[in-house]
Amino acid sequence: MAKRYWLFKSDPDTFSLDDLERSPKRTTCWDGVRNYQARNSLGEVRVGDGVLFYHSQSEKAVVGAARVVKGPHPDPTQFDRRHAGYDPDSDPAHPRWLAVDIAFDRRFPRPVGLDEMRRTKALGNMVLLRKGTRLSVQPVSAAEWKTILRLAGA
DNA sequence: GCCAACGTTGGC
DNA sequence: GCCAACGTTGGC
Repeated sequence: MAKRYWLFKSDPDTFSLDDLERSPKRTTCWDGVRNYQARNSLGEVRVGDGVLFYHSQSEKAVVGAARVVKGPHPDPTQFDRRHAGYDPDSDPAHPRWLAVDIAFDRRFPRPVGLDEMRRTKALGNMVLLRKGTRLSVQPVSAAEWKTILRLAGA
């Protein structure tokens, strides 16, 4: 399978690219996804894939990149009663929710803001820019990936 | 802080 | 199975 690209959305007040860089081995388990469409995307993620790290809320910019270091596996938080994402209906024999592990790759020289992306013709079909999109995990085409890296000065 | 868009829940 | 009500997300 060819390398694929994704965009992961995160509220920086909750978990930022800095947090990822400071994590042990600069790696984190991307858990807590509780949307079926995003879950389905997670299921297609493979080791070595590229991840654009997008800060939502106050920042609204792609701030850097990560790479996938572990493919889809059951999200442990779905079985944790104390976790906000606890799902009592998920059967451990057939887990409903997935997670992947990602590692910090780099911070971009320039963050690429939402406005700038909207103004960029080549990004016209980006899932992120579609009206009403709230997906926290979404596919990015190879062309979109290239365009964003160029805009980022990376 | 507001609110539109969306997904989920639950009553029927 | 429908759909109103609700909670959440996230841009503005």
